[in-house]
Amino acid sequence: MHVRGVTVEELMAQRLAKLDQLRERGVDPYPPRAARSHTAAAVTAVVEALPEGQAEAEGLTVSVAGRVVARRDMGKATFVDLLDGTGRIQVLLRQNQLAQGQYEDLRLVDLGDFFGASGVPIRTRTGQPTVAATSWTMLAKALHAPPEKYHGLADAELRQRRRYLDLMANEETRRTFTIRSRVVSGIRRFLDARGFLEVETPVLQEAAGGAAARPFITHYNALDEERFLRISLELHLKRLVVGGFERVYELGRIFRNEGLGMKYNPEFTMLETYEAYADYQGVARMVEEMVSTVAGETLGTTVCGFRGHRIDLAPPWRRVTLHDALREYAQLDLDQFATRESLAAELARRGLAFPDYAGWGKLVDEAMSHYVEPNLIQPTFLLDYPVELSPLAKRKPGNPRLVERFEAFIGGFEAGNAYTELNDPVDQRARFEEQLRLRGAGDDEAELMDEDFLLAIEHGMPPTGGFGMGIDRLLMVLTGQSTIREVILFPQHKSVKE
RNA sequence: GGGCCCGUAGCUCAGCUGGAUAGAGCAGUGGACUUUUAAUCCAUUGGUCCAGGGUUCGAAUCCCUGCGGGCCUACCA
Repeated sequence: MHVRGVTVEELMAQRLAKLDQLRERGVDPYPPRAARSHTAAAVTAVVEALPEGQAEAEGLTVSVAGRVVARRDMGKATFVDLLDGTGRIQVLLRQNQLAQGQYEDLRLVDLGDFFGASGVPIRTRTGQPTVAATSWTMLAKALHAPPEKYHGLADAELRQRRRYLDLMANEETRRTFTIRSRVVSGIRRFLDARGFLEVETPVLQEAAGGAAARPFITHYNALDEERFLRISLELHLKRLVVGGFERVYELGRIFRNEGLGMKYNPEFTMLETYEAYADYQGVARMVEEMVSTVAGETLGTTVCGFRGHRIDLAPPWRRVTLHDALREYAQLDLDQFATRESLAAELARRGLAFPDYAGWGKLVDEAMSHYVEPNLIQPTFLLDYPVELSPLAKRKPGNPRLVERFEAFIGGFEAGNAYTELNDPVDQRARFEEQLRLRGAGDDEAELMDEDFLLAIEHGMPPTGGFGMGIDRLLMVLTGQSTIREVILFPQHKSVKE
């Protein structure tokens, strides 16, 4: 961002001068209210409903309001395009249709101003729905010009830091965030209709658990204690299942102290659901139904274009075990590399890098990320993960090295994660202890022992299926945006230094 | 974190093998035009060429450092 040049101040001074001129004429440039009878869409509908050959909604007077986004001065007639929440509407102002002086005062109207006009809906010679104005009012004077009318605002940083400019200039941005809002409310409707209870749990926590990630740390002055911003919703939601809430969900912001990237923003919106008496297979059926239903409601289709791919979210989604996927995409048979040492040697032979502290499970994860994940373009449930990677998931009957877990992949990246929850408090304690051992070995993302959570499940937790999904990533697919920053209104940026 | 690229008017961009007063379109200002819609036409204002150093007779242009951004890449959803 640069220092304001002289010209910005000159442009602003011109607008301030117009402000004064309006006041001199007894006009309040910031009136407290505006009488709007019709939106842009409503006027368009009126005009389109006119019978063939009739160009004017005779006897009807409408009032519209919006931001001036274009202006075409024709001498004794001027066209002004207004943008409101429903779209654009054209206003035609003619000298002989306005009160004395009102036409001349249009010179005090600039692009970016909020402007109201009353008149008759007409169809122009070219068929454009238009309000033929008999009066106009200033609703709010803008002191800065809006972005360039044809190219709009292209600079990605400006678009994100000053999203209001992006929204006023780019229809695509308005569409993306409208979809975002509707997807979130659609998810709530879907879950509410299935008897889920929406709850809120603490953002400030004494220990941040439930996921493998570094937390943000903050200080609580009143107690003179450290607090951590949550990195997942899981451990509190399970406490509620212990308490007898059989179906709960939370849709909220979580925070991970990590880098920025195409798929990463340090704060993002997570959905987690917990359902007593369900297992991960039942959760998978719910997830594919939820995502396809919400896509259908918001987009009108389950088919999305994403990074050049055509993705169909309609169920059933493909199901494949992690073992089979590695055989398919990596020609790697985990049964032949059942020890940490043999698998490490094989991956090293293939040229994959991994940290020294990586156990067998972490190595499997590395292989999966490298060979399998990029290939999972169509929605896919990858099933049955190594127990080492899943300290909160229940073991698979008959195979204690695996847990009942899936990750959902769409468009080549992970969009969701679910498991049959571990409700055996003795096994859970042992898993936490193993995590502590990993932490000691250098894995600073390993889970911390959470005695309060253990105490909760020691009181008995029913068999439960749990699920988590990054809403932002889902929205990337649904809106066709290739970076997470384009689906977050105000993504994180380095601070601006003056 | 590593590699590559970018930063010029309020906005979108040219100019960059060093050469004199830095350009265009849009926006603004003045003028013509009563159905235009990226309106058109005539005239015109506007620049710490990201910042700071350096090389040079001369730097928007070359070099270094910093700041900001983009793409690729490694790790976290």
